[in-house]
Amino acid sequence: MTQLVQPMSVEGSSALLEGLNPRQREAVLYRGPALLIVAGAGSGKTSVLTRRIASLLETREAWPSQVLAITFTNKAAGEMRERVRHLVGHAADGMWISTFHSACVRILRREAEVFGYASGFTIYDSGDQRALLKRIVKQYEADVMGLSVANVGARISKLKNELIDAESFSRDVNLADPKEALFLTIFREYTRTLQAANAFDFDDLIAQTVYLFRAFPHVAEPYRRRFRHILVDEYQDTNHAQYALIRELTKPAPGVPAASLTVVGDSDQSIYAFRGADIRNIIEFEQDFPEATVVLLEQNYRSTQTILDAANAVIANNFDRKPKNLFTAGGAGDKIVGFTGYSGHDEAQFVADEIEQLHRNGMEYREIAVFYRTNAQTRALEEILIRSAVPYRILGGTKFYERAEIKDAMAYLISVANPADALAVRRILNTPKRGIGPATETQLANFAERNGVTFREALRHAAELGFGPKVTKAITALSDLLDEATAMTVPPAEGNAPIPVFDVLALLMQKSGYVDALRASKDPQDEARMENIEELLAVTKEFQRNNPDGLLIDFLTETALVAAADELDDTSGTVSLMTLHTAKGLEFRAVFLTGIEEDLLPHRMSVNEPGGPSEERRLFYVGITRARERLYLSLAMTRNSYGETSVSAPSRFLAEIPGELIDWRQSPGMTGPGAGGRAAGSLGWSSGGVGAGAGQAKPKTEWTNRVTGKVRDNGDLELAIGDRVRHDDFGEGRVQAITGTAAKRIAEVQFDTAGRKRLLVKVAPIVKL
DNA sequence: GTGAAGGGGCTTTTT
DNA sequence: GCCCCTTCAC
Repeated sequence: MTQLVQPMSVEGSSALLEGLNPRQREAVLYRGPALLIVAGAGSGKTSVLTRRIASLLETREAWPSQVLAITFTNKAAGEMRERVRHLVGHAADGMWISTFHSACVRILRREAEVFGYASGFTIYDSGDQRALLKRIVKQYEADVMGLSVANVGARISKLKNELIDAESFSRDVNLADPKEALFLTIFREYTRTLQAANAFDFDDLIAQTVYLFRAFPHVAEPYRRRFRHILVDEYQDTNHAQYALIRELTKPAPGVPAASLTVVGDSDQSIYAFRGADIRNIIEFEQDFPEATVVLLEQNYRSTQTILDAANAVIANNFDRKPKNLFTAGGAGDKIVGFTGYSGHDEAQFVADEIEQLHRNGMEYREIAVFYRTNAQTRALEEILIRSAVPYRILGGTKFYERAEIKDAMAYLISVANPADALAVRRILNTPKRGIGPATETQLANFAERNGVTFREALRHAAELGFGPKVTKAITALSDLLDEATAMTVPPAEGNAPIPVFDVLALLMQKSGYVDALRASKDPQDEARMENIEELLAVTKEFQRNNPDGLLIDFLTETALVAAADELDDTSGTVSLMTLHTAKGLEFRAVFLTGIEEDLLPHRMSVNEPGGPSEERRLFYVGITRARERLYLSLAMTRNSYGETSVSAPSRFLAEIPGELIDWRQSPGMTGPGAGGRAAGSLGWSSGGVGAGAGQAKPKTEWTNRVTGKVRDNGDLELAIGDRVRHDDFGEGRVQAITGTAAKRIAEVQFDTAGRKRLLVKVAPIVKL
């Protein structure tokens, strides 16, 4: 529904303010150098931000090109652009609405030459960073000093987020400590290698942009002139480098006053301190920007009062916060449903059953989400959801772009786009197998080092290095293929469309023999890998459709910066599974918070960190406040980790929710605050189900802890309506309906004791009687 | 140089 | 429980 925007009077009586409460109106209309909008969960901040932008355009206070809006994910950016477009039409197209990382890439691609990089630089993800560090750590045998790839990587990341590069670190480091000295060496080597590869890691994207602006004011100046209105969402999760970037952009340029800055945030939702987010950025905003005005949004438009009461009660236990209380004009809604499973599988079965129940009552699968603290928890959930034929989708986790075959294919593209990137070229050197082993690779690397050329260039000199004819031929063929692909990617002349990325990738995959190797393989997994390559080819097609003038480098940029939440597809018709971190900024009609146990939430690793438990509590708070109508809290008495079963205890956070808000279908039998936290044993667990039973009669649960994780295959078991079946866990029942075909055939079975279930015939542990 | 088999270590969360 | 790395035979 398109909304006609009328000219706004100074008091602001335009359509833009329709339906807004007084606080929200103030946030839209306030004009000044700095505005902090403290936006509680579900308080309509996106509405406020988009209307604020629209209002600036409408009153001619800003051109579209003068607006820079920063969001946390690309998906959020896309949504914001959509909503602004709804309000102001295509004026929205001229604005920069993007994530910190995307905005910085855009700047760096334009300005890279100024400080010694080429515009086609590669963006290294955490996997690339790890691969590179692995090589360096090995080279210096740093692991014997206790410097692991993981902790070196984390430390470098932390330093970069603090804008401390290798050289400034070297000024402060205590060189008498050999471990510190070695760390410095690695940090330097890592920096040098990235530079030589014409590559930036994630942290560099921000930090290098700051360095660029500081070192070259004439580069920063056009951006300072251009962006007159800067808006930053999720400000509580910005780190120091991002903060510095904002400061750089809001400096006055000659003859131009400082840009106006609007930040939106909620310190109760700060969950990224582990990644360098500095909560002080928001807490000290008023000191940083002395003329700042603060607007507080507390009215919630998302959740029922019951859900908000739970959220308020939990977060109130964080002592160092400004008091804030979410409230709604909507009703109390349903009680929160609690469930304690005997095992992770039992818990998962509860989730699956409740999802089916919701679905039967008319809720779409896509309106339901399941959250968890760690990615490892997905396994049990997946097993049960598959069996129960619940359509689901996991966001994040082992991401598409992290799969080996996809990284291989991308490495081919990167080798073309950025020939300086030795990491990419080395990755494809012997992928698929061409008989080029580590010895040959080292020789090529040495040649490159000796002659001061890139690894890519060294390939061209294979004939001079005295390799055998087979090896030489293999190297030359690869080199020629890369040249052929490179020739396809030269930017087209004005008015001509570029050669589609699809064609470049297809050529590389064909002529390199990559797809042939997968097709010829006997490994059944390679069939799936082949499908993934085809999927990637489809992605390139899609990219070209959306960006007819998009070049290879644009494709690589886009794929390098996809975030977990970006994968969310509102039309998918599936239940969404994700970590609590990924859930930030999203909302669902029904939310399942699983694994609410000590050592999981709060996570064991966080308990002894300063600020750890508070951050975990905020994470719980974020999870609770994602739910609009229905909230489920579940946990398990035992959980498998490392292949071993261990006893778990209810999370301390559970006791912080007033008991009357929760309807326990099966209670953990908490004895009060502090029931959790104890190590093991059966402490804190009651011996049986306490079912308060507001819902339907609780089926017997003796079977539940016997749910096994075995994958089976019933092949083409034929079932018809009326057949009796026996299920390993649910006992005997009668088939009520059959839907779907082949591998997706689903049987609806009314079990004698366990209720009605949907089962995926192929994998369900059933036999026909 | 390649592939199979066995041992060690690990998991917090992510742009 | 699984992944990754090392080791060993061909």
